Amino acid sequence: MEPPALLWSVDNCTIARAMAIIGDKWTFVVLRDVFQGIHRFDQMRVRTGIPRQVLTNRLDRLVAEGLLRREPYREEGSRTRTEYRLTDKGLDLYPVLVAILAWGDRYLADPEGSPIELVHRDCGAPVHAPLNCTAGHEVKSPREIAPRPGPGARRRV
Amino acid sequence: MEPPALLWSVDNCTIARAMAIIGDKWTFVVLRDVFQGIHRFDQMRVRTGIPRQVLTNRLDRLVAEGLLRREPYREEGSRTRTEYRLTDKGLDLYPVLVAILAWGDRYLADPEGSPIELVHRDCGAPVHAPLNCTAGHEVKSPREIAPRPGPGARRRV
DNA sequence: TTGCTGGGTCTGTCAATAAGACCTAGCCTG
DNA sequence: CAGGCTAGGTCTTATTGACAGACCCAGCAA
Repeated sequence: MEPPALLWSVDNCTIARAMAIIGDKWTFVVLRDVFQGIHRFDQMRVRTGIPRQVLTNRLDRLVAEGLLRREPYREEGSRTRTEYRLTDKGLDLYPVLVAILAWGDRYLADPEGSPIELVHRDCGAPVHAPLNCTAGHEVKSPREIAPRPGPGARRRV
Repeated sequence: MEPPALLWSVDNCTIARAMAIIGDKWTFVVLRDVFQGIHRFDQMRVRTGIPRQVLTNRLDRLVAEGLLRREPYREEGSRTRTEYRLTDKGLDLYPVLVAILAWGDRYLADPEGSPIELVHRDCGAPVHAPLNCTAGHEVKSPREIAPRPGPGARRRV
């Protein structure tokens, strides 16, 4: 019983392409901070504990990939410096962050619970990213989901 | 204007802990295949192009972390071999995969579109993971979301 | 002119990845 | 019962990346 997936090429797989950009230990830790309003090199460094050089590399890559942009700022009595802000492409990673946080909270949190909660600014209720289908059904288990070839699918050679 | 996030410790951050497990270039590529019904070493290797040793390491780690389990199987005329199957902890990463796929499809797909679609097995409609809050509101933009300290939050020293 | 500060670079060490050859347990066939 | 086949791995070597810590540097203020 050959799995049908074996018939299809994966060389244009968007998951693999995404992981080439965001697939490392630190990127989401950086994004977590930026999403939380931390935009400056040294603040990130202190919070995350990332080695300077690695943080420099990550920020450079995130800027090169268009997830962050550099923005000059000038504080009273200091010279102009740069801070890092999310682009739309970066902001659109928020659902991924929410999903990772949900998983981490479930399996990796201390007994007291998660140190971070994400709430809807207006109503104060927690935010989640539940699976559902566009027909409006709630998807209770991943087993209800079937993968199938999309418009960009190519047969394997 | 100090960002309030700076007051809080991040040493028990569940995002960082999650990234220590799943934060690398290959893990989600492996999980993608397992979710698609590919459970055997060589099939994964051919599809993903991962170097053998790295695939061995990843599978070992995923088993050690309890996301996959080894299952012996026996095919007609062959000796017993092992295949890799998702545990509940691994299955629960599905929403993360869905979110990554959505982002990748939006920003990284070829012009023809994504090679993979995930559909609801019963109704055939595409599956997504939209953000919403537990009060039932749809969250249209990440800007509507505010982070706040959770039950496990600790002040920085 | 000296010092402070944020955002870096330089250097050296060690761990992870990549590529490719080699190994091994058991089943089958000659 | 020798030899080949196969899935699921090791072994070796070269290259890249992570890490730690020292150092640098522009410009504002005292």
